[in-house]
Amino acid sequence: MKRFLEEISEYVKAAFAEAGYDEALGRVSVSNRPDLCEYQCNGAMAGAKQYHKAPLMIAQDVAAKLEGSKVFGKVEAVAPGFLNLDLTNEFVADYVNRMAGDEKFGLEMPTPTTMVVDYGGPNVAKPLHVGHLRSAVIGESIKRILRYMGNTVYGDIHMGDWGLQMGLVIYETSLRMPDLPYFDDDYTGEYPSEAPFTVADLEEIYPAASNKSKTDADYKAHAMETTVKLQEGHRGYRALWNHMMNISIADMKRNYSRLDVEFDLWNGESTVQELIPGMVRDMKDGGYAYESDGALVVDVKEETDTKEMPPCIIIKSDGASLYNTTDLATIKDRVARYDPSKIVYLTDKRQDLYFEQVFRCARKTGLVDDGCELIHLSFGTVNGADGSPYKTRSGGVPKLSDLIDEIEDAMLIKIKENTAAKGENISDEEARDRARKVGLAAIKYGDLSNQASKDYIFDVDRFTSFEGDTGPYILYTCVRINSILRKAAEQGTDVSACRIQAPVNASHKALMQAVSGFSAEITSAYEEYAPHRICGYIYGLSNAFNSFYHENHILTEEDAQTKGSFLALLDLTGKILKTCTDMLGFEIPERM
RNA sequence: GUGUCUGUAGCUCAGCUGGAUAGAGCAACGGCCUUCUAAGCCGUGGGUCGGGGGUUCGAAUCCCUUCAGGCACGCCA
Repeated sequence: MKRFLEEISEYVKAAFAEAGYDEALGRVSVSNRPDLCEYQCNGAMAGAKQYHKAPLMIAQDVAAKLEGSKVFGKVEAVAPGFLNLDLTNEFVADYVNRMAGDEKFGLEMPTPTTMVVDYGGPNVAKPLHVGHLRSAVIGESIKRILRYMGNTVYGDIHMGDWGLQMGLVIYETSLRMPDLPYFDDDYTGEYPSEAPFTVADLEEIYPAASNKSKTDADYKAHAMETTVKLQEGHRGYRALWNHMMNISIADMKRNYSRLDVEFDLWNGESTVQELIPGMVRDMKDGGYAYESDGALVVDVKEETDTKEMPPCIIIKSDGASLYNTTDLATIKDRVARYDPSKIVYLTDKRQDLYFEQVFRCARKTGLVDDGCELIHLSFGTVNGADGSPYKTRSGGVPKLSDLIDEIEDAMLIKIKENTAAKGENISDEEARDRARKVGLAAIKYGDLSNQASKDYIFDVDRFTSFEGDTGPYILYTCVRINSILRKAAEQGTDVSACRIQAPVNASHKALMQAVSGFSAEITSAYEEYAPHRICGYIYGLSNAFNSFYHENHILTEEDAQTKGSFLALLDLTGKILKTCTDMLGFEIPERM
């Protein structure tokens, strides 16, 4: 089914054509002067020059052709050449009814393909922190949006598990516990099944090692050497590495599940290490890679570049692979396994140049062909109230789990206050469950409602105040709708048998019109990889519903047909909100 | 230095391929709970869209320039 505005535009386009003008001028948009009309067409002004005619006259010609239309209740040509349009109640109701009868609410689906979304990107042996929030939240939403559009999508966490940080932790451990068998090169027996450290240990070991390496060149050299040995397959280091992986992954799963983020693939840099030698050989043989200052690099400059474009380093001068190497090998791996039409990366925007290099290198060396689009979606920083990167009170980098705790705790207090005020008696368990769901909506909506590419301010007070344009407001609206539908069912009304009738008043019509925007908004969210479009849409939809709710008493409506019509519209609104919140990545509680 | 992103109300943000009087939320002020959840609804006040040029019938939106801030710029990820 066509998008709402497209369908309306067709009638206006036909009128333009009938009046002797280019039908392309007939594009209709939502009015930006709701006091004057519901929809508008500006084509007459755009066509004035082309036809050497006053825009108002063109608009009048077109308006005349639309007289008596079943679609438009009002058609006005207004100076300097606007075409102001109101729709008939019947047309709006008919469209919304057709939406209700369609599984995807009339969405036009693209030809499905396979895609990979690379997000999360946590580093093994390092705790998840604020910086990992956006990649997880935005990536999860993008993945769900791509999926809703019918594509097969693999979400890959892409762990940082093969770089210098692994060498740092291993080397530091060797200094602290030199007697462990992992460091005895003559050891040939089985290694212990128990790890010599815990998550908490790792969280202390890594920063300690990292700090030492920054001030102690000799220490850093050893850590780098350890990294190379690990990558070359040192038996003891690999065993220790396995321990780190197991411990870290368990911890990551705990954290991501709190965010309702689920990965299909738990791959990392190490997953593709076996592909590296062959890939590097191919790059050399193909004449792409050459030695420069001891490192192996591929030039990625292009004629049209106006900026400096450093080469892509494939192998460091010490022989170790690095981020670039594994990312390129990962592309090769994904193409071989999934043959995706797109690989979408979510990282912060400081990596813009880096990904441009990698993508160019992948194309130039033939790792991907034109059938696979490489997309880097970069996002801004999470800032504190002062506008600089979010910090803990003591100035450290906040852990992701602390951040979630903070929101959930604040939400729990609020939930308890509210239920107490309403005289509702709920168990502690129930309160926690609601706090978790509402808190998650607060965090995710707070993030996703901003344009991803911009920095945003993570303001706990604002997010937990949940008034206005917030996740909790959206949830509240959903809960209201569900509550009414539940009561209607208890009264014995079969909503599925009800049909949406022509609107009976302004707020009723406005709600239908808000509903009708679904396809257009979801389509642009999909094409632009823009979850914030969905947020904007459901905020407007929620406002329209709440206005309607206040002006119409649904359950006590006496006219049975009108009541059924109200309920059917509520049902559709609720389903759309559910679909959208699913795409954003949070769920709706029963009550709140 | 080069490149890149950002600059819209006191604060946090929208503004779709240029269109009429630039919109929300928070904060401020004023109304609305005997009825489906007041985490709501209705209303008031608040902006030379960083500055300056240009293109256009028409610019927050496109082009140029300038100011301010962020970030990146070969062996970290």
